[in-house]
Amino acid sequence: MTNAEIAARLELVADLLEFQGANPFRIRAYRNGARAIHDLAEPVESVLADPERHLTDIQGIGKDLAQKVADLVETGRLAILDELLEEIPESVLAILRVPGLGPKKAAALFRELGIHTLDQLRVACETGQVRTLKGFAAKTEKAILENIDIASEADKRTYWAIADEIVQKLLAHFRECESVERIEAAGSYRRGKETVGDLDFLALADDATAVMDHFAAFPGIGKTLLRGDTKMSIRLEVGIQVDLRVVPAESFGAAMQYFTGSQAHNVVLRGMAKARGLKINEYGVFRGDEQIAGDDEAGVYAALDLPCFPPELREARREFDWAAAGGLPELIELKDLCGDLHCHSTWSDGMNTIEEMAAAAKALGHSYLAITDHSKRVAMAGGLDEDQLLRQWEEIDRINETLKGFRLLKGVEVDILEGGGLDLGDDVLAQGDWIVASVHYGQNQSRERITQRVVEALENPHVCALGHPTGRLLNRRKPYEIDMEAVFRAAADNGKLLELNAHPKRLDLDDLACASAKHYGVPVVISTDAHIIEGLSALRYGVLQARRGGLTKDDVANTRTWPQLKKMIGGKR
DNA sequence: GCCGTTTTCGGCCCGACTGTTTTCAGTCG
Repeated sequence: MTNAEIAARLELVADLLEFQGANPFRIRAYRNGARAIHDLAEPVESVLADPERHLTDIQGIGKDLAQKVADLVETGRLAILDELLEEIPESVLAILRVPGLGPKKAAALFRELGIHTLDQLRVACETGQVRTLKGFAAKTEKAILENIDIASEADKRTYWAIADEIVQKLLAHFRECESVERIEAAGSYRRGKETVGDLDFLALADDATAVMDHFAAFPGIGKTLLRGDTKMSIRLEVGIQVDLRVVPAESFGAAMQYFTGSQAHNVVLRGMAKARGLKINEYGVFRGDEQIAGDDEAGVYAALDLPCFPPELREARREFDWAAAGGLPELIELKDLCGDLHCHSTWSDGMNTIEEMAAAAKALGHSYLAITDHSKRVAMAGGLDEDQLLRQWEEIDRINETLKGFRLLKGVEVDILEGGGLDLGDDVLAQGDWIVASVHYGQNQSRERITQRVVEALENPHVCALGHPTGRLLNRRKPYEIDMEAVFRAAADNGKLLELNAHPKRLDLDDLACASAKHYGVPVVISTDAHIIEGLSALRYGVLQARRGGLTKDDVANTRTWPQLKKMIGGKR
């Protein structure tokens, strides 16, 4: 059972307990435990299998949860979940996703009217039954009806790259308002999460009313959800909620800290403040009534003797441990990357010539680019056979002579065949600079079989890196099933690298997988699998996730110059 | 249910906004 599956079960327990009106701190304990397991760098199963280690060593997992998780892994069942589901139909949880309906109101609907589906809820609102309940009235009933359709897509999240476009438009719009002195985007967007739920903006302004009026005039606004003196929320026509807070200058840093989150990070921070007799809120850090920090974000953290965490690290994962141990990792930056190591040209299914790709990479400030067209098995993409590949490499040699301060690497994305083995012979692979091995066919094979094929490829002395390690970039809806722990171990044992293939809408390795790669000592290559020159700029999305995974320049292989990189892979080739 | 410079019990982050109250509960982030 994967960590994500275990975490989902614990989350479900928390949801049902919340609906039941259980002790809120008990509910939070389940949620904390779920998050701790979800964020773990290695499978829970391998911790359980190791007699030297215990689940209770994980922050947030106590004796009770450790036992429950162990039972769950062993038997596939969680007793408390089974008991809860006997009392409460799982479908009630859909009601909790209606904006404005929390556990108390949802429980009242279930208890008093027997409502446990969205359809029943709609009918009850339309027939005026809901307004008869204590705590509900006509306005609530109307709001529920208006929000009921949102519930079904409440979990919808937006890719960071799409959110970024909207954020840039909103920032430009806010800057048109004369009252706005400063405007910043916060929230999960600022933390660089792969997907973003809603957008948060903070404004420093002398006239809050003017800013809100201006906000309300944004083209593409759907409806205003709420508006107070300092806070306003709208929903855009595209379905994304946008929150705005107008804050005073002396509180701007505290507000940035607060609204950047994550919530879990803030809970830890506030706990630490409380232990020191301080109080933190979105207005500042206070000792009694005296404000001791708040105008800038670094000052808020400094008041607690903490470093100003890069937003990407603020997830209550390892960052507080790192700070306590004396320092945060120096996270990789886009400018550290020397080149992309996975792209396609017109020789197979790319849209641009080798020369065009090289020019685009050089314009990005890179010093090398590996051309890795497909091998012959990928016939649909015009994959190259041995002769074609050798001719391409001769061509690359010729082009390289014309390039100054830039080098094209003779590469290939060689297919890991359905029956095992590679699509090109070792004698040819030996002549290349950079060999990436990827699975494209046989993606429906069993987890064991695909893992076996990949591990075998990682043992080939000519292979430098594994492309598409999770298959997420190949097939968003249904990535192939693979035992990543086995892949990490095989890569570490054979001195191979793992690719973080980045694309605006999806990545092969996400932030947690990056953290895992680091845990197992496997260097990551941040590459794009670009088929067109514009695709090369997707490296920034890979960098964001690598930063969230805590990766430094050293953890990423293509921060090295080509001679350094060659040395790094050379030993095993 | 977890945890410990608050240490095996008694805490557990904090405030804005709304709708329903007639002084506050519920929801949200």
